[in-house]
Amino acid sequence: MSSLQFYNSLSRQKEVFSSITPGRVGMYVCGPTVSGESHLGHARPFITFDIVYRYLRHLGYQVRYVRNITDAGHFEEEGRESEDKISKKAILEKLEPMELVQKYTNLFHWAMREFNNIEPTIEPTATGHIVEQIVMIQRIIADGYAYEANGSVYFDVEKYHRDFSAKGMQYGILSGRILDDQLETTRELESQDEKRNKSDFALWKHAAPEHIMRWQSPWGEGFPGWHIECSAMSNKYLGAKFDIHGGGMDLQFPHHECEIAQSAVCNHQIPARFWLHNNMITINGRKMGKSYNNVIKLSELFSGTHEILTQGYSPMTVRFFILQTHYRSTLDFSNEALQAAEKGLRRIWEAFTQLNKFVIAENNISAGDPDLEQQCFEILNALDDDMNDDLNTAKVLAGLFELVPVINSIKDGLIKGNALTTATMIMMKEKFNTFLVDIFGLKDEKRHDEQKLGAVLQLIADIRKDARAKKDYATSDKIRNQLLEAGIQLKDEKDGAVSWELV
RNA sequence: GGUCCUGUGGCCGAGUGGCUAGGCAGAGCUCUGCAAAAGCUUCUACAGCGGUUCGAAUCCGCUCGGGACCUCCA
Repeated sequence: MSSLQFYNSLSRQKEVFSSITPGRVGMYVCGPTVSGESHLGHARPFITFDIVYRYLRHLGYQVRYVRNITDAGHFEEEGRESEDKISKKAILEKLEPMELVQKYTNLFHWAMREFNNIEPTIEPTATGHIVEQIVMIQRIIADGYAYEANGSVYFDVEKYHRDFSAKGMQYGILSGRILDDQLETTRELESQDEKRNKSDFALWKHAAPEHIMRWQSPWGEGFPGWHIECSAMSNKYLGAKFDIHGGGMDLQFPHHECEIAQSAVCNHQIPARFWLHNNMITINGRKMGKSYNNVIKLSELFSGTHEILTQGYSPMTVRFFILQTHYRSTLDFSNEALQAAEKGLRRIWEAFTQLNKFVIAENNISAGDPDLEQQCFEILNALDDDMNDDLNTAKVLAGLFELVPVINSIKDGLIKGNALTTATMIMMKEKFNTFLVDIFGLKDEKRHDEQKLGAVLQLIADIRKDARAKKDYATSDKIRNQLLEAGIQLKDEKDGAVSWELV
């Protein structure tokens, strides 16, 4: 079997994965900014890295998965005007940032549960690590790579670049950006603010009087810059050098580039070995974003209450939709594509459910159909290799889909029970369970009350069966048609059994 | 303007130079009282133009189209 390979954004090629500490993996993924409700775009990285997490665990690694909550910064509630400059409002009337942050954090966690994402092992908040960030900034100032200006602190990118290029940590190493070009275009633009160069970025920002989130610091009251939180928290929980750093491609620059610079100054090395970036979700070919006014919130996506949507899509449908594309490709959203995913998921899930119901014959060591046996065996064996190849979940699913007709044919008696060996049948069961449930994190979305419904439907199906036996098709069709109108579809199986599904 | 990515059949999407990806939709057939489901078959494409090669969707060049980042962003 092949070994796991990841495409490393840092080296711009696939590399065989190995962890720094044998058997253990440290992974940091940039989490959400909780100043608003999570949207479809957020689904991609957190599902993608949930797969990474699940797969590494499947491979036997003990993983420390750190995913932050960005709850500090320049916050305003959506649709709400900035807070009054000097508010005379009573405290309960004022916008309380932590209340806002809590609300959206709760919504984010709700969405993550809906997607069946496993919680990270540590979920640190930026506001909970102000001290660590201040200490790190002080360190950078002490080393001469940051300067204070009017209560704000900026990272001196030009100086950093000059000194660290020789050490192989030039500014731009991750994004491929060339600093000199940026400086050239910058000089003409003559920035009025306190920065020495336009490419300098804030480590700490002075809080204007109207700013509602603020902390005491050696430079006065203010709040941390965006990039420093991830450096401080990853360093605290994963150390100066950890295995995997993940996030969306849009974070590659400037966010991750700046993280590298900050950590390089403090720890003299690039903080992570593997940099994994998932691509964007687009709508009609355009990235989802506030500026494009095409954001679908997750609650809207599930319920179908957005003008772009013709219907709601369940969390598992969305998850499956995302898995059908490689994580480094852009994924274009459309109703047609989601509907296709919904049907595809149903098809593979029904086959999977059926497979688990099979009673596998024991001690069948000679395949009744050697060709089919060989074919299935090859498909099953390729699954791990595809997954190891930079997490090609799309290809794994394609492989599983190829086995669906085999499962259905066995069920319908079109393929004899002894066609495949016991070993292959067991392997098929194992692989479906491993990939679909353990690694891909898919789950049955049928609710518990549907089980009670099942008992009722069984009774109705029995009555209808009697009617059919008497060739009373008027009654049997009436039952079926009216149930269909109620959204329940009966299906007469070949063996005389009746199955049903909600449509 | 700079730095990259990308262009695959009606739609979505894998594709490591040579072998039918897969899903959805459509068509035909089989099974079935009918339907649904299922099975089988079919539709077999790689933006365009050159080049490298015995052989290219896959490598190189050019042209055209689309997108991302350079500002908060998953």
